[in-house]
Amino acid sequence: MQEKYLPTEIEHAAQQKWTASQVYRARDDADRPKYYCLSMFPYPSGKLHMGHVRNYTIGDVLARYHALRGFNVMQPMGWDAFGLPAENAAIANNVPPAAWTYANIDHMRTQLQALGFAIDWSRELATCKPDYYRWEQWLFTRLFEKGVIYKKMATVNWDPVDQTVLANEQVIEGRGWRSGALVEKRDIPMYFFRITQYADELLSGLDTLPGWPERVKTMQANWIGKSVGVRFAFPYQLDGKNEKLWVFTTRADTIMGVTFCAVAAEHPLATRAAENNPALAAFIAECKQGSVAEADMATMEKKGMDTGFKVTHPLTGEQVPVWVGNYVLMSYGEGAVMAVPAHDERDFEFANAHGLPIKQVIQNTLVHTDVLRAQRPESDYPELYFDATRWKSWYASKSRDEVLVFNSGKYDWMYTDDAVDAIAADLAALNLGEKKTQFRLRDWGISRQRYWGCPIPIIHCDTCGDVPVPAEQLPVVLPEDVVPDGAGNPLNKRADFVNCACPKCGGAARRETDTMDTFVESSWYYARYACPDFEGGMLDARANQWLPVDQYIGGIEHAILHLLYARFFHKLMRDEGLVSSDEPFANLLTQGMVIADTYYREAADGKKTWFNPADVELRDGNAFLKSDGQPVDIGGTEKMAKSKNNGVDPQALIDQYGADTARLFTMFAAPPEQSLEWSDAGVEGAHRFLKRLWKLAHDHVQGGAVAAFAGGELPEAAKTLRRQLHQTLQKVSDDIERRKQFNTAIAAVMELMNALAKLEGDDAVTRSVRQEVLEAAVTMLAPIVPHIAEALYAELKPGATMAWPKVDESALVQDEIELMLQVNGKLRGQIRVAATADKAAIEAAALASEAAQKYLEGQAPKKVVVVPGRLVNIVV
RNA sequence: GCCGGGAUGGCGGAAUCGGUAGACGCAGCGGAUUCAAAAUCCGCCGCUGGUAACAGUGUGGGGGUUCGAGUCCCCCUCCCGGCACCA
Repeated sequence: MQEKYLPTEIEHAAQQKWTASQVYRARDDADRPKYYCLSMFPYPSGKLHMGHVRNYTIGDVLARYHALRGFNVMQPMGWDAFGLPAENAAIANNVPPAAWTYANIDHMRTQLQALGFAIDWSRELATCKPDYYRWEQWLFTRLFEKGVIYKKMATVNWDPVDQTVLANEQVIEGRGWRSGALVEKRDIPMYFFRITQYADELLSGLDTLPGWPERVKTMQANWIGKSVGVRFAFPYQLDGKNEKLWVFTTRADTIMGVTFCAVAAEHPLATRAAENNPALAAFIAECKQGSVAEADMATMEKKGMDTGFKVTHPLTGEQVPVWVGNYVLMSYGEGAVMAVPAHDERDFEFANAHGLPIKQVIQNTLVHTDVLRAQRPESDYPELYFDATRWKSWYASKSRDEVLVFNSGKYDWMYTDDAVDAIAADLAALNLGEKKTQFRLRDWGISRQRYWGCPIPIIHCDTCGDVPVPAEQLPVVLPEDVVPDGAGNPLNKRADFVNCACPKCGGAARRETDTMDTFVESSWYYARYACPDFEGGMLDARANQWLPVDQYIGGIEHAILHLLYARFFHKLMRDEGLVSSDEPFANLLTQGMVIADTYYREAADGKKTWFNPADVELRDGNAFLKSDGQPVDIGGTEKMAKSKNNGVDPQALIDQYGADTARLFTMFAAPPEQSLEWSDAGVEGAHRFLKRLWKLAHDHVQGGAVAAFAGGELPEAAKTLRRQLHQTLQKVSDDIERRKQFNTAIAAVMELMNALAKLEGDDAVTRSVRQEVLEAAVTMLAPIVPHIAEALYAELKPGATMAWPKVDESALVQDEIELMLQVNGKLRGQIRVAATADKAAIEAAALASEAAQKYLEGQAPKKVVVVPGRLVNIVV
């Protein structure tokens, strides 16, 4: 056995062995239980980043652990290959996105292989290949014919200089990233998936996913945002015709407190009002500037302007003014809201800003009669009384059964829920409204005015309209020799792509040049891995054999969009008869972000240049660029991303220390679900541990062959070590399988190795215990550091196959245990008692102890709390 | 702004069901080995006071529940993720 740990050599050898024997090939025909372990596939951005290493190591640990436990494991890998960065690279380097993407895939595949992941490479797929996206196009045409996909107008960011649609990411402080022009909102036709039709099922389905983190399910539930409310109308007359302004509210109980209505700038009523009102037209134009991102909309200053129109309150008959408000979203509900400034924070701010009346219609139950008011005068109980200046503290602290409706005529002194029902019934009787379930979730717009994406399989014919491409004409192949220039979609300039014959009438027609949102590709790839070679359709029977995915692993940043779309797509495929399950992912692990410091310099025009942490030097809390020694500004600690140039290249780590050290360090530095703040320190420690492990095994193997301990009496030290081994085995199994917390599993094995190094003696029985400990420790570490484990196991037990060790219950038995002794909750000492001692015996031992005598000072204890196996607390 | 999460020594983190706060590792300090260094090995290591034994104090801040709170409840601060065209 080699005395020194040489990672490069053993990693090479191990990887060659695994490749030659195809051990990681998932068998479609195995009779062992299946375990489908899937990590979110990477976008081929160029090279692996730390987030990839973390993600795929977590997946690999779980895959390898289950393989050692006897499962038929499938761990596939592929490429989420369409997307915006390829176009940006194309513009910057004058290379076609296709060529750039394929080169990146080749490089990153090599990097993944160097990390020694137990991946079944025979199932590799790339979403930009026609044999993948043709089935996406096929499903699109099916869904289009079913009406699940439809076309409507939608608002996008428009760059008036570059004459192009911008992604939200390309809008920086309201301006186009390349042109610097003020961005405008523009309405264009787009295709939509009717995801709202599945809103209820997507919500209730969350309850069938015990293997998902609560926080992800909460986020999805809030995103879907089911609310029961009332949709009703304010009637009005315009141009001699009777019209209705529809609104939706979850707080119909406050309807008598309405003092105005607010509509979105895009609302038809606003447009109509602006016709004869230049000031209003200018205001609406101003509202249409800026990005469409909700975060921008929500944080901007609340502005509004009176339209001059009045509508009629449906229950009081009062005239209510209609305002345009930039905080009202056209895309949510009706694009119009009733405003109750007394009981809604945004309405309250708006009313104060524009001098609109505020009418209180909710009263606290504790002061709602004269008698109760007398008992709790406002001077002593200000918090119970409504006051516009402390609106928030009064209202926010109330739950629905603490308040009553008042100032509201016939609805006075009703509880709010009863008032909603009564008001809804009265509005229904007037034919002006009804109870309605509303979702925050909007239909999924998938049209992108981009080149590097999956072509939407629609042909536009002047005679026949929008015609889906017939199945036999699929795929609509995207030409791969295109170099975009940043001004619009280059497909529009490709006559050979655009011009075609209408499949229905045969006449001259135009092909759709929009491509699909890349989230569409990533919504079904997990199913295609089961049958990547199937040419007869989207999926075959193997999909049901492998699905659902047993363990899905990916970044927390995908908690809502990707995971919701994938769940939605699974239901679409189910309803097409392609899969039989309802949910795609049985268990989900959302790894935290890998974050790092950001550094930048700001130019005079406000443009920021970002510098990589590797190129920056820190001195006394200030940062300097290594190349010129000049200071740079320190930004926040953020998710490693190209846009902030704060990624740390894992390749250097692998080159210097080997893949096992990189894997060990990423698993040891933080628990998977927490964000991992990158620092170079600590890598050395992980490497040191592997060297120590190697040396321990080496020194033992040098002593000659020995069989693992198989029973009998042991000296005390060996017996204690053996107990620790089996405790460790229990803990590591639990940490990996149930807790999915690998840092503590590693720590436990480190402790075991520290204890092993202290075990003395070279007699046969001690050596047999050492053999048992080493074999088990190497196996426990194998999922995390597979290369060194492979090499050491071959030395320890030549020719044998690794399998997860079994816990020896008899090794765990202990005669005496130690309990903590507290007096009044403060730790004052320890006592030793027999493991079998009952409460009375423990209490007696505690009271008799020296520490208890000292702190009791002769007083009789009031109470003694005994927590079995843990502690005794004497209360004086 | 809204939704979700987080904050524990100089640093990363541990404490799994309300029961020994700081496991394991990094950095640091002391020692052994060495001509010397690296590597390795042994020991110390929250803070304050004390030679020490020990005492007090300590989990972002404020309050509460409990025999007992890092953990549960209420309020607040800061940081991170998402917000529908980054992936």
